[in-house]
Order: sequence, then structure tokens, then C-alpha cells
Amino acid sequence: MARKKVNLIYITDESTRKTTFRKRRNGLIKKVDELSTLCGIQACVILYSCFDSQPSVWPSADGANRVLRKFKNMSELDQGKRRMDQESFLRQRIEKANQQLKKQCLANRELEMTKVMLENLRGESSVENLMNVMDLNDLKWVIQENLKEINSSLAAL
Amino acid sequence: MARKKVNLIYITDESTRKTTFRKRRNGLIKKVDELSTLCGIQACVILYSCFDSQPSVWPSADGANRVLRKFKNMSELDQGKRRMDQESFLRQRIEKANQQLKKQCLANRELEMTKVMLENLRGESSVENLMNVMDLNDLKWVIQENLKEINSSLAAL
DNA sequence: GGGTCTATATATAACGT
DNA sequence: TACGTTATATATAGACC
Repeated sequence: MARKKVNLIYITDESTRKTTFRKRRNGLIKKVDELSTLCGIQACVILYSCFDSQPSVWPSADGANRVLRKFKNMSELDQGKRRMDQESFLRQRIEKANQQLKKQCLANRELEMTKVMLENLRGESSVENLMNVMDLNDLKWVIQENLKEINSSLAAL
Repeated sequence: MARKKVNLIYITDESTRKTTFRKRRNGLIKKVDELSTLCGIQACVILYSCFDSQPSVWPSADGANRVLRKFKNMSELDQGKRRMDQESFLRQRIEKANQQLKKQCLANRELEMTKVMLENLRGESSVENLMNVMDLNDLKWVIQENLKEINSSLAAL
């Protein structure tokens, strides 16, 4: 999450994996704690790692047992419904990612265009400094002509 | 956590509490998902809120049940039910790869359009030659955007 | 190996629609 | 109401000890 965006796949290097586990476990537990406090809800987290003999449990072994017992008493049907929700959650995330991607592409486009404009207006190659009204009007004319050509090409198709 | 550092006490305003719950629940679930994937560990989260009739469970009812059994030292495993979650994650990864591909394609296209645009403005090419290079509609869009830019530059002068 | 220190990546509170 | 956006607060990967 930092210094470099991490690839969401199993970390093969054991040392790195262990470090990541410790850090993220702490972060996760902090989050549950906050959520529980802020919203006044019952919550429970259990993590099994091959690094510890005992699982990491929040808020406590007793608390976890209580919440788990409650969950176990749910009907299978209700549990099934929950699974569907899990899938829709996943779909939502994918959808969101796609939206972000689209937005990023548009932003990139804008940046590229700005770059092109600057390059042209500053006469990067053979042309001198074009930053005055006269030359801008010339450039505008050229572009409008291109636009006309394109429009007629489109109409012909 | 943003715009203002939040006070870690129960949120009395119901509307705010509900919003906070939804947001933080999503964040939390994402975190467990990541931790589980990155470190290859078993994990489980259960959240009870007064906003939903059903508790929010991760990774799924089956997964939660499995962790529950383990928590109670009743280790009986049925790997088959894990398949559901694995499929979800697989779909997610494929989706991600597709997104990357899409992004690259758009980037390439953008570069090509920029090149074409530069060639045109320098009079090294004509619109007729562009038919095979790219979608005319895309070119039209780029040009129109440039025109807007020029007009605002003119207005500014 | 585990703790500390940054630079970045993420999460999210307050707003806007 | 819920959802999208933006400014900040947090989380954390990699580096160093």
C-alpha cells in the first residue's frame, strides 16, 4: 500500500509475508475496534496464521464465542442469502474499479492534449514562439479545416 | 479519518452512523480479503448491525462456519465448499487483468492520436491518410478539445 | 527478527447532487 | 436516501537499524 502498490497475490517470501501479516493484522484489529465503537455494533474477527500457535481474536475469545454462537444459530437459508450478498459486493467493487479506470483514461487524455497544445503553441520544432493572437488564430483555422474534413468524411460514410 | 479526525465514540446521529457503518464495513471487508490473500491465512469477520437483518460475514457462510469449527476444536474439513470463494476470487483477478489490458490499449491509442495530431498541425500529413489509423470520431473529439483550448487561450489574451 | 522512519497508497468525513 | 467527489487522515511497503 505504500512506496509501491502491492500485487494482491500470495506473498511467497516468508519473511515479507510474516511482516505484512503482523502489520496488517494490527491495522485490521484497529479497524474493527473503531467500527464497533463508532457504530455500537457487535463484531468479531478471527485470524489463523501459521506464524502463531494461537489465533488472533477480537474483541476477546469470549466475545468471539458469543458472536460465533449467534451466527451458528442462523438457518442455512439465511447463511445462503448472505453468500449472495458477498458476491454482489464483489461485483460492486469490480464495477467501481472500471469506473475509476474510465475516469483515469479521460484524465490522461486531457493531459495529453494539454501537452500537445503546449508543444505546438511553444513551437517545439521549427516554428517560433506562437503565443500571440495572430498565430493562435492561424492554428485555430487549421484545426477548423481539419474538423470540416473530418465531418464530411463522416457524412460520406 | 478524513476532512476531520474523528472522535472515537459512539455516533449518536443515526443517519451519520449508518453511513459510517456502510463505508467502514466495506473497507474492513476489503482489508480482511487482502490479508487473507496476501498471507494465505484463514480468517473470518462477522458484523452485526441494527441496520441489517442479516449480519455481514466474510468470507462466506461456509468460510465462517469452517473457522467456527476450528475455533471450537472440531476440525472436520470439507474442501469442496471452498470452491465457491475461490471462483469469486478468480473472477476478480481475471477482471483485474482485463482492466489492465484495456488500460494499455487506450494508452496506446492515445499515443497514436497524439502523434497524428502533431503531424497534422505540422502539415506533414493529411486527414485522408488517417482513415486507416484511427476512428475519425476520436480524432474529431481530440480536435474539438484542442479548439476549446485555443478559444480559451484567445479569450485570455 | 522486530521496531522505527518516510514516501505512497488507501480509507473515509464532509459535502455536493 | 443513497451515491459520487474531494480534502485529509491513516495504513503500510520498503529501507534502515
